[in-house]
Amino acid sequence: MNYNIHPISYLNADSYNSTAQSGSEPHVDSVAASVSEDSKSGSPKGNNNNNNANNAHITSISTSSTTSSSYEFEDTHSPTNSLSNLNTNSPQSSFTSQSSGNSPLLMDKDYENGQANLHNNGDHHHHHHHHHLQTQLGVSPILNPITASQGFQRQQQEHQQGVQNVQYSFPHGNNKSSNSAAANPFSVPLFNPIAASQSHNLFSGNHFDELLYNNYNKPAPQGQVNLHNHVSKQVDLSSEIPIPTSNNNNNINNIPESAGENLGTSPPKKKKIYRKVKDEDMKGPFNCRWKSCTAIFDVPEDLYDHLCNDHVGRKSSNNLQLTCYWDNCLTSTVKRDHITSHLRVHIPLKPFHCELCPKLFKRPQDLKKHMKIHNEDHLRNLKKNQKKLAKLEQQKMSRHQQTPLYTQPIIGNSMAAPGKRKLDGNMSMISSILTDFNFGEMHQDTNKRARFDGGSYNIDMFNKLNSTYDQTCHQQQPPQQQQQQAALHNMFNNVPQINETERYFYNLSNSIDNQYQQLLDGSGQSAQLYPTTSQTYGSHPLNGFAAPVAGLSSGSSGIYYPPQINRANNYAQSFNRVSNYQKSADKRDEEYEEEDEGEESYSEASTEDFSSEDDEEVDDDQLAGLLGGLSLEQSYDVNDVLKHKQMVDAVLQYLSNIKQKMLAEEEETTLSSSKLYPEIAAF
DNA sequence: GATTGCGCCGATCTCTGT
DNA sequence: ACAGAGATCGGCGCAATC
Repeated sequence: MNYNIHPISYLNADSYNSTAQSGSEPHVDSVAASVSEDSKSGSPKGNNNNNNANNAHITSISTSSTTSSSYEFEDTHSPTNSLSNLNTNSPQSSFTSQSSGNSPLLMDKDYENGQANLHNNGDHHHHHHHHHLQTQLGVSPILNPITASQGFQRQQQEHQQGVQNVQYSFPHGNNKSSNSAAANPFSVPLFNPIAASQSHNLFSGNHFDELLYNNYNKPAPQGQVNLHNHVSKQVDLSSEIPIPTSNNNNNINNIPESAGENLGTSPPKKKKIYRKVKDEDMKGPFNCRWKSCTAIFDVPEDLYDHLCNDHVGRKSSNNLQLTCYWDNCLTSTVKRDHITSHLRVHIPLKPFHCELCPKLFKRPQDLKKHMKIHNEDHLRNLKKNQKKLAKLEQQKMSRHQQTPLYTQPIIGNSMAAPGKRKLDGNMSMISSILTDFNFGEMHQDTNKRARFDGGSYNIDMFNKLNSTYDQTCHQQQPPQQQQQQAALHNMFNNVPQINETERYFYNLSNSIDNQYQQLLDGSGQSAQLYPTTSQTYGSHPLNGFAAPVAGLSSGSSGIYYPPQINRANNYAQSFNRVSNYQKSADKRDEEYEEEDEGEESYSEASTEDFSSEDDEEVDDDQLAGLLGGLSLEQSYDVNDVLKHKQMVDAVLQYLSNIKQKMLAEEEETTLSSSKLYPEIAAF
């Protein structure tokens, strides 16, 4: 088992600090890169592998800075350029069989030395795109490194002080019999000032310390260069392997492998180093750091394709390379998919996106394992919600059997004993709801209700109800009950008016029920709570990298984000405050735990939740935390939904009562009339 | 039918963050 | 200490080839 993870190999090359001095870097010689599983195992099929090394050569690497180089691409969009085309069911294959992507920023400095054969004539998998690269030199060396370098092996042949030239040979791809320079005698001189400079820096200073740190305990691959071997049957062992200096052997991790052996002691177990991919790591360009490869890509997907196709290769192409040469990682595996999986260590590529939270993952297994977290959370929340639902049902039963619902407290002092709450809280709430929803003047201006038409429980309704609730709770001087009663009675003049209002709130009540049930089901359908309006969808918290979602196709932008809303933004913008349902999921879980432990009734818990919020503004960190912790199932408080259900039901109950009262009055009038009439008739 | 290459996937180990 | 994430490795199935 090899856990040699280069700590900085996660980073893009831009993160390196150049500590190299032009005259101090160790000599870089050649490496025969062709070591395959076959050659190691002695398989007959491995015989051809030596050709790779012999065919390729790198004359030199230029360390001169050509920072003025400018790159201009012709459009080379390929299927994999669009993340939407990633086969997320088979990410590996998607990366390895659909490659070509954007043109890497390869610059041909010495293009007259050889013209790249830009057409892949052997690889049926991919690379049929022409990548045109224009440099300021006025010549457009056309090079698709993925195509041209298919199966390429490189060997540095000479080292010149100051300026080095890079030259690649590109044997053809999959054709086993043509895997030779003689059969494919083209070579492409390349120059990438950035990559060259970085490669230059790889072997100096602190970076070298880290290289040793991560590799001292790594067994050298067979036929490959051991850090401290200087003889190989294939390789000039000084090649690309940094020569340790006396200055960088201080760290125990720099102890060479041979040191422990010589002492007869087992070397200390090397420690894995993990580094999370940060936002800055997602910024291109992305340099290939495989040996002295100079390819640069603007998206990590293409870099991964490049690594899998050009450097790892395939056995069927006689160019399989199971040792990782990314920054001399030298991690060796026994299977191709293992090395390709390992390569993700070096690339800030997380194409697997959780649909329930903003998290991204490198491997499908990682996502799958992560999903268990949501399932467990769901089960835990389901259990809690079921308890709440049972309480709610119990309350509903008691309401229907005992007292009119509108007398049940919706708001009030949660510390007050049940049954002792003031009714003016409910009446005030009912009045506020009907007023805020403009039902009092619905016959005058129905346009004001347009936004909430149909009684659908959507994000607008969600916010509206919260707003109404808050306004009612924060009324400095709640109107007297008699005044509210009078206002309410004046709101409706006839039964049809009440019926229309009833229909509206009846639909709303059912809509809330449906949404709530979906919440309990945990089927992810809770997204329906927030319809797909332009207002309700905020920017993705991980802006800057388009992550496809497994199993979902992308839109025209090639970017799919799960139906999440930026609740913090929306609500803060709408109501200029932050409510507690914007808290992170973790905090919310804690609150649930506390609620479960306590003996509070549902209504008490829910009302207190909303009564105790403050008006402080959310800062950036808080907002970032909120965004990072939001998920469909956890981002909003189910208590809000239940509270809204209570509010609406209270309105319905009130409407039912006043309608019955109104009907009773009419009936009384009718009866009295009918009574009067027969009496008259009796005359 | 046997072999081989390849990729998917689960198990497991290791490390990080709280 | 624990949960979650990152990384590695072996088993298995499928397709192509012999």
